Amino acid sequence: MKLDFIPLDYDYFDFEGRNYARIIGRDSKGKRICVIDSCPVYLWAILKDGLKHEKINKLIKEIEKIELDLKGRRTKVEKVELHEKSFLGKKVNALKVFATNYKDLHDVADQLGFPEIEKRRGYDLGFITHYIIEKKIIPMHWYELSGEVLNNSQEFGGIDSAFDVDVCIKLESFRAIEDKKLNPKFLAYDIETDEIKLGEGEILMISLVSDSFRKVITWKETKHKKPEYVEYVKDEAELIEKFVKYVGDISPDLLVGYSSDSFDLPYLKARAEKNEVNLSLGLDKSQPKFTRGINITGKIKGIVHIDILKFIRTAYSQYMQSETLSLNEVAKEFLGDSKKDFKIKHSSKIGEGDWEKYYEYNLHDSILTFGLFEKMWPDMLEFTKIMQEPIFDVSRNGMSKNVESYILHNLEKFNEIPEKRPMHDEISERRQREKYEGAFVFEPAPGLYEDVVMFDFTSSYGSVIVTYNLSKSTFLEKPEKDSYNIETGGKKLYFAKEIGFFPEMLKEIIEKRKHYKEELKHKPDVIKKARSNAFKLLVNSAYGYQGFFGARYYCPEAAAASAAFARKAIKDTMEEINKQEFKIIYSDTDSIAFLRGKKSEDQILKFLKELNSNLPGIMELELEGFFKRGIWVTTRAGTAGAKKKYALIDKNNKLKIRGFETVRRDWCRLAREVQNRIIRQILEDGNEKNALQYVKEIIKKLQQRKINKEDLIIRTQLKKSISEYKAVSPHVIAARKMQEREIPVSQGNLVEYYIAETKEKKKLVREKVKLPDEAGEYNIEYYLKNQILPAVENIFQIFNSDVNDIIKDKKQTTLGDF
DNA sequence: GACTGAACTATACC
DNA sequence: ACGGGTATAGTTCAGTC
Repeated sequence: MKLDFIPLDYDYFDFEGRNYARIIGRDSKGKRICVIDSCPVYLWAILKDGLKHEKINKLIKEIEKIELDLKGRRTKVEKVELHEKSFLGKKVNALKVFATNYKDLHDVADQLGFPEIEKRRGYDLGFITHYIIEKKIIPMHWYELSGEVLNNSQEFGGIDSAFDVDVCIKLESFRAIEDKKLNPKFLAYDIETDEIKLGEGEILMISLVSDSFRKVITWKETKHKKPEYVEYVKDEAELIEKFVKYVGDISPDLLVGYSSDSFDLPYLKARAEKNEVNLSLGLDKSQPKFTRGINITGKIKGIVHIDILKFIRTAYSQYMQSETLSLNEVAKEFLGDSKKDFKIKHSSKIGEGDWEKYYEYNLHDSILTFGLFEKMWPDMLEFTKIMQEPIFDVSRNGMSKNVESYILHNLEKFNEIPEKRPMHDEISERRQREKYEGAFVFEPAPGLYEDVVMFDFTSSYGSVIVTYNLSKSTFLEKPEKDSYNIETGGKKLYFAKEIGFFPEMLKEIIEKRKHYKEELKHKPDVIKKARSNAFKLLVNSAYGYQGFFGARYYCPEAAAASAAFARKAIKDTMEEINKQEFKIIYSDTDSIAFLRGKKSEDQILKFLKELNSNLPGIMELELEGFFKRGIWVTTRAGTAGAKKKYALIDKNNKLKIRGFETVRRDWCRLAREVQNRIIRQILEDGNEKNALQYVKEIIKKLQQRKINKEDLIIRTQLKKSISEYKAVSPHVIAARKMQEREIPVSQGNLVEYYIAETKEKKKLVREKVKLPDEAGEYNIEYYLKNQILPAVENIFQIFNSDVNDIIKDKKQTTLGDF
């Protein structure tokens, strides 16, 4: 039988001691296909240099004798071949040791302690990754397959009949074909419960949303008119069973939740157990399986379970405006829609008339989740195609893991044997290493400036890695002819001239990124945009990867050299800019801000071109922007210019604010808004007069208690569990208060509080902390002295001292009132 | 008990 | 455990006078 096929989900099973990949996907008509396939299983034994043929042959004979009987399974070495390979860029002779079962490769490796063998590699990729590398059946690409249809056959123990698919075939041959359009079925879901703690309360309702389906299932009936999307069941057990039935009937390719790895799915599992019903969501009626540990993931056989929150965290969060990754904020930013307004209460406290609102709230959460998923699907698809790992993993992995996936799936072009994952001891050793010197930040001279130009290096660190060939395999202990070198941390680091596979891959990624970005300019579409973005993220993560303790290709020397070369590049460029007698205002890592002076914008662009013609390798400087005005302030402590804190305004009055309190979520809204307004005012006007007037009005309002309490709420994240804190800061007190009142609060939550007046004079801020709904009056002195004034003081300070005096007077008189 | 610098903590920049 | 280092700033804590 022949058919077109796109792989969506992968897993594997053992049959008669051997591993078989099971790939679930669709054909071009939309039928669900299950493909069973196998591949050779092997590891690499890298031989010592200069071994004689006879010795190698003798070794091969020895290795071929290895047989293991572990974990109730027989594995033996089935074949040994000698190959010329490359390992970390060096030519090596290596034995390809074939064995029966992938899971036993580690034990086989343990048996290879022969003196002739230098290293053992390639046994720790996981069978699925190994299979994809070996067979090149890559997720989300189209293939034409031919194979034998398994129809109630006893082959593989009747696996075809256990799986609810249209066709199950044993793969015989395949070829890659052109991409076709895929319309996978998505289904979003969301649950509402009585308790937040896993499994401790009852599940009240579950919503399901696809493009043509909207449903809320609940056992909480209301006497009011039932909305048509609501379906009643008799109890929680039936609710879970009904949910399973709907998922089975709709039979989506992807089941999507928001935070569902750690909440919805495990909650369902826990309640199913409690009610003694099966959460048989898998295509083979199996229940979801969860990984242990801090980072829980929930896997359903044959259906790809996606927790969209995780993908948002790795792929989008660094470019987002949202201050938290809550469904509400994220939906606002991406969809312009928000959660339904409904205050969740325990079901016993919900009034008869409120249930309808609760149903709607529950339904809308799934609508938002579905909307987000649709929006992010192109990115997820491109990520998966590029990293070549199953979408289940790619959608959850951090960028460092994604970089590694990309490397592992592209090693073959370099004939490279994969490096091993660091073991536990090695990781703790790496984590203890001393920090290396990082980026250079130029101390600005505080002031208000006109006509500011900003240049920056495109993918600075990525370009440096490629230009100077910085990687584990190119790092040299001693200098070689023409090797690249740089001094940092009192040591000179050398890197080979001949390009290594890591910089080479990165070079390709940068070129591809450029290519798609260019195409995007001429003919924009979502796929190109997604692809360009995925490559951009890969480039930006390559530097962090090499310095990351968990990396296979960990190389702190390469990371340190990357930072050192980047420092050199920015300083050299600054020197060139200085030579042209431009005044440099600021610089951080890969950007330089300077005054345009009397030169025109065209002349600046010409100058940029000139700078670029003299840059080494693929280093490239680009225009970040021309700005009408910009301000830099002093640090709070002294007169030195503050780094990482500035504001710019362009011709269209668009602001670019960095580091100021107004962009920090742990300051109250009033302070942030006041600061934002005075920054805008000053940058628009070119002076401080109007801004100062505005601040005076606000201070007056504050003193007259005319400010809304909501504008004074301070939000701080609980970064660890309450008991772990050594210092008891205000937000810890707020969290303790919440605990006392049995308001759920845990690590990672944003804690809200305000600072209130107290009867007696209290010294510590934490003694004045009150929760938002706790009765009390806001503490005028605190909000003046610790929020408003600190946010505006050093902005006015950059003007003449008269203004400064007014502020100081103001401060004294206002504070003197108490 | 007031003062002061160090330690702890959160968050931002690139 | 699930890129890196640089930087500001508030608040508490612990020691000194």
